Amino acid sequence: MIIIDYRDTRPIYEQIVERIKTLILKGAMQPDEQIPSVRSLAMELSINPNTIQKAYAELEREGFIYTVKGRGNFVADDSGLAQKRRNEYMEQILALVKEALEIGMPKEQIIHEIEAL
Amino acid sequence: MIIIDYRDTRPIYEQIVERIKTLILKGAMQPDEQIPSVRSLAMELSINPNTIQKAYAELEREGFIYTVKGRGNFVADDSGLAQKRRNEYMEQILALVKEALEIGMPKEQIIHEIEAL
DNA sequence: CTAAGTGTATTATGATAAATAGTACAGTTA
DNA sequence: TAACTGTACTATTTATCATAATACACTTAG
Repeated sequence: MIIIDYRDTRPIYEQIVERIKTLILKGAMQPDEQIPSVRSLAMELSINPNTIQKAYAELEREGFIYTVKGRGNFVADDSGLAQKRRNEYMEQILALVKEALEIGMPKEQIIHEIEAL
Repeated sequence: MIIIDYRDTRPIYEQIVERIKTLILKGAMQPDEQIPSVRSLAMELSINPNTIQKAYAELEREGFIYTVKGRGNFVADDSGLAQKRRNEYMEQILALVKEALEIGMPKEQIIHEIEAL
């Protein structure tokens, strides 16, 4: 479900945040579904509970999950979230495309390769 | 010419590398044109010369500039480089597009927005 | 009620990368 | 020769990440 890549330069907690975001937005986790507890996920991944805690705090801050003290963490209602996330991706894609165009990449090639996906 | 964003999580030397790459590939700097010396650019940006040195060493390693001891750093001939760089961009773009498609972004919208650039 | 599970907070420690500071040396050029 | 260049080296500081070890409050199954 969650895999940590130690060759990745990004910190562990960030990899976990990204992974869970994707799982939620792809629909692999349903709203109000409980996600693994801080301690159990730490045990499963053989990392420190504080690292999981940091990831979950960030996910809650961004509205992807909600926390109930004493009970656990749950997937938030995704209304609006998915759209917001898609907009973030669109911005990143357009920024990259702009730079690519500036150094002479043909727009047709970009479109063609995307269509071929 | 070069601006450092201290809110950026990326290290300073990396921002400088990226910035100079872009300037070269956009044609803002011509082959064999001299770029600022390690010390002068450090002075201008109010950062340590060692940081500039690190950026320049990386740029030389990747073939974007060449160094003449005692004289300075110069823009390299860009044959091949631009194509290589465009391929890097294409990979990044396709990776992002894949993720966007996975969370439900319509491919038509992506293509449409790129065409509108 | 109790025990075992939750989240949360705190402090200390180690590891690493990034950046700074200072100095030194060698090559180039006006 | 003086004033530029690049390069190399060591030491230090700073910030982030991760770990370690507790402690406390809340919830729930028994």
